[in-house]
Amino acid sequence: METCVHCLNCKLRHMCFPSMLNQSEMSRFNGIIDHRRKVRRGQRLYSAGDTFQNIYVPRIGSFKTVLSSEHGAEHVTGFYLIGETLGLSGISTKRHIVNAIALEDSVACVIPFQQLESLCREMPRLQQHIYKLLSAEIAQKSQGMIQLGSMTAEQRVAAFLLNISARLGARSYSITELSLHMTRGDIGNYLGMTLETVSRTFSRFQKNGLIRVRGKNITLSDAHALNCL
Amino acid sequence: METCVHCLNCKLRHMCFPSMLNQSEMSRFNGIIDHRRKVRRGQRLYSAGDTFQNIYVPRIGSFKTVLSSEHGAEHVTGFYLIGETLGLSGISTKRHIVNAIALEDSVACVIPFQQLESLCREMPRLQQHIYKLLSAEIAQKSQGMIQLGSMTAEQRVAAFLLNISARLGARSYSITELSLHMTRGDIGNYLGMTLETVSRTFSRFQKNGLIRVRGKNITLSDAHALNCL
DNA sequence: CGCATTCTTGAAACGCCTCAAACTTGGTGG
DNA sequence: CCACCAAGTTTGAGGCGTTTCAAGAATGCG
Repeated sequence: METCVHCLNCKLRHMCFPSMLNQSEMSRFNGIIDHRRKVRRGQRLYSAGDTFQNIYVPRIGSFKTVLSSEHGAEHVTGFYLIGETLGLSGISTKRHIVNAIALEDSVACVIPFQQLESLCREMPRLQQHIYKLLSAEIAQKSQGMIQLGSMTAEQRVAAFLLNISARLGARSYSITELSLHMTRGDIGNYLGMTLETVSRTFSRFQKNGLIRVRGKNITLSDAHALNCL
Repeated sequence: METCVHCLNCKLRHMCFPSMLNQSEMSRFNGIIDHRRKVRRGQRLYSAGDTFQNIYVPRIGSFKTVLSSEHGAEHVTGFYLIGETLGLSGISTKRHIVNAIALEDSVACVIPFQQLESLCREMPRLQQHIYKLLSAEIAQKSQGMIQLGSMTAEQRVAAFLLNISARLGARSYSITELSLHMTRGDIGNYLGMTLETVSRTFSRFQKNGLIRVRGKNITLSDAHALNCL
């Protein structure tokens, strides 16, 4: 745990909660945040069953969320990149329902939800941001269901790459150079296919000049073609 | 459109927003609701692209939400039974992103979201209810992704039946007698399989004594076995 | 550097989809 | 009231995409 968090000086403030707040609001928001959490690759930011107290924003690194079914199977329900918000799915049950696992050595800002909630009562724009986050997550999951339900493996992989690209772009990172820190197994699990199918699809895309694969680093060479599969 | 909505006298109030409010709060909540909407089978409650102004609670009947992809394909993203809440996915974009279509002749209460939002500022329990609804929808979609991603067609159909059963049970309806007003095509689309596979799976379940099929009416004879597939 | 993990690629097997035809249901009008 | 028609459902046969199983190659962390 680190202390002394200053949103004002944070390089990521324009892609985080403070982005919709004015200076005095940001200062009040900053007041409820007192630390960050360092999480090593493979370690958990929070676990299924934990009391829901905080939501988190990765400042360095990235995470996956994993839901364990009753039958012992595990399913990757999402990936969370720098500046995105994790933990919201625990609100309704007051407990987290997934494990959040770091895909690389990571650091996340810790936002106490109860204090955030009372702050929202006085700052409508903050409230609206929370709604947006929740609603966007519903839209994202719906999108995921479409991918899984009505697309071929090839289309799903293409949609996945474009989705990551767009999310990186929205946070001013390169939209062509992706570092996929999750394994092929994670991607396959998330997309509802085997890791072999993911690997084979990457290879086929590369052969056709749509992408370039160098281990976990993938270059999108022809995003348009990916979108038209 | 009907007028004169009185939550106090509504038979469904214990499974709706007012359930977590005291009498005076309920009365204020009631104040922002001034009508219901009647929607005939196959007609839309709202359409993708519509400005997001209201959320809805079916009082009679049920709905499906359909997302149209760019490529012209349509995908069923959810079913909404009596007392459940529709329309939340439009919050983030200020526009609805799906078409909400009545599965039978239906009536829904219309809740103006902006007024609901300001009411929330003064009634924390109402606020928490909204959070719960949003968060529960995320959980529901995540569950849906698991179904689509890592289950066989048989398991998906079983999970679907048990899910509907549980949701009816949560609203004090029979958990064994289901009226599925959606078509086999809708179910298949939602579950990521063809309507033929849905039909074949129902037939197989019936042959094995797990359910009884009489057109759209399905009886769960062995819920435990369905859960163990 | 070495070992565990991850990734790639191949061949065979299986589950679901596609196409097709017959049957059932429910709403409409003669 | 029944015939009719459209919409929805059931069932079968064959084909295809994805999975499974397996073995070797490439990463990358300690």
